[in-house]
Amino acid sequence: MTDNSPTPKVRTRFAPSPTGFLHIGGARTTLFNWLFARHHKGDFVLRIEDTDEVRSTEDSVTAILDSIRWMGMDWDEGPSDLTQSRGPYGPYFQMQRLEIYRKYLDQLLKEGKAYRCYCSKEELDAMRRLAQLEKRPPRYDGRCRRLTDKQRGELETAGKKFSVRFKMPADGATMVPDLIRGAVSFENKLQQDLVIWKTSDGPTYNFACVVDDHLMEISHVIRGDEHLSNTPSQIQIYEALGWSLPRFAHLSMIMGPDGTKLSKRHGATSVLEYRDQGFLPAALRNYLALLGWSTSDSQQIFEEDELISKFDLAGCQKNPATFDPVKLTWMNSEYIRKTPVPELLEMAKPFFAAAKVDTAKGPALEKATALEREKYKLLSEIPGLVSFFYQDKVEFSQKAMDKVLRQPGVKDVLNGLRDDLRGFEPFTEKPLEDRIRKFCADKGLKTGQVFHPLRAAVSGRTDGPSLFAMLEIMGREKVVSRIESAAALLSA
RNA sequence: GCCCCCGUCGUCUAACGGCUAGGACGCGGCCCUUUCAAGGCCGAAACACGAGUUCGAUUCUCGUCGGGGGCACCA
Repeated sequence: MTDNSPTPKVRTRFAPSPTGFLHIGGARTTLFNWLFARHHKGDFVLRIEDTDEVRSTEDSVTAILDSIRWMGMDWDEGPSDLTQSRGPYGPYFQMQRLEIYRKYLDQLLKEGKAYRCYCSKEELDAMRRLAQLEKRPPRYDGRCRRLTDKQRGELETAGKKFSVRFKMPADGATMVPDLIRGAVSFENKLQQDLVIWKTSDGPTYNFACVVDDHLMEISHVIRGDEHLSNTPSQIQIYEALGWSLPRFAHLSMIMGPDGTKLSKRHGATSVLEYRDQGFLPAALRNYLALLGWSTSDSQQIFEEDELISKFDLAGCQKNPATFDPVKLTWMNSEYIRKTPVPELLEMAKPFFAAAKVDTAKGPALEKATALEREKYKLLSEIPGLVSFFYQDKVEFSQKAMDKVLRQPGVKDVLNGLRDDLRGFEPFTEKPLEDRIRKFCADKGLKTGQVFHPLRAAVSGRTDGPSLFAMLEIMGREKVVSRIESAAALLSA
């Protein structure tokens, strides 16, 4: 940490394994890496760690990239042959870099810093079980490290498959300098000779990760806390290869409401699910930024680009944070409120399509939507809250029916209003209010005795937008005919 | 079991030895108001515990307890 070498260009990366969707934790890691890179005018690279051939899927790659793009983040580079299919730049794929890893594997082997291990899966399992039984730590005992050339030759000629293990130092300790936690030290004798090359002929995570982070000139490795205990092993590999270390920053985890690692049990964890529920990307970004990071004044809402200008590692929290969907939802409503209506409608399009609201049959959608903007918490709620403008006949809520319309005298009020408004001009907010207040006064009614039935008659609801603005937007014809239908309904 | 990390209102957090421990979500009340929201004001709500160090500890040290993560030919 006390390093006097000139600070290199900031380059961060997000390196997901494509074995599922991008979840909230991964999204937060991506965000922090992205914010940090953008803040420092550096690069952010995406690297797909697809060396687990069994679990990696193309669908996961697509979902992860879609998620990152939806959240409004971008990445900077990738192999040119993927530029077309992945646009604007392709991420790196580790499976396309096998020759690179092989080169450094050979170097370690040649220098005697790694060795071939001929133990089979079964033998290793047996060793682990025995260790457990004898209450020893379940570590590889290093038996293949001590093989003589003769023994090795015999195993080779017998065609025995092998993996490659890295020689961990037997004593001393490895210190992990961490920008968030300070120096964390691990005893070497507790580390085992980890496999860096699989029998199936490919690198393992800890090896490929080190090679790539070095070759890609990553300056800051910002990743989840679960990787902290991998770091001493990785540091040993850096040193064996003669490479200098990147800076490390391990982010605290994100917990579910019950205090355990956030997972499917806790509800929606995939970024795409939040999109589908009607959250705005900017709101999710803002909320996630505050999960483990804060400014010294505890600022909550950040303007466009303000997260980038204010983000720093120093504001990162050491202790884990609990994900709170309620606060996220509040933040989303804040963002909805400050989004211009045309933009809001653009974002809400898929939800209108799903709700099958025929917006041709009524007032301009923009006007209708603007009326209740302070009420929307999710984009998905918008169609349901404006739909009454567009229905052929009003759907009355139970409450509107029982608490308002089916009250004594309401029918007369509605009939009176119908007559009063039938030829009224101009049918705009202020004149309407004056006229209807006069109507109340003339009939000796309290405003509430008129306003509530009127609202229920034309909208079917007991809650809703400002009454007179709503009438104006709905238009005289529709208002009068709806009052009439409601009155008729009460006569029946 | 072993290793590592963490511990301020229910939740996200501010505080970098000295203030009535501040803000935000949520919750309660009041105001505004034709309803529902939004908005404004007010309120309840926290330094895990025990020893030290110090004139003084939420802050530094140690221990206890509690929570989390890691101990794969998965990443």
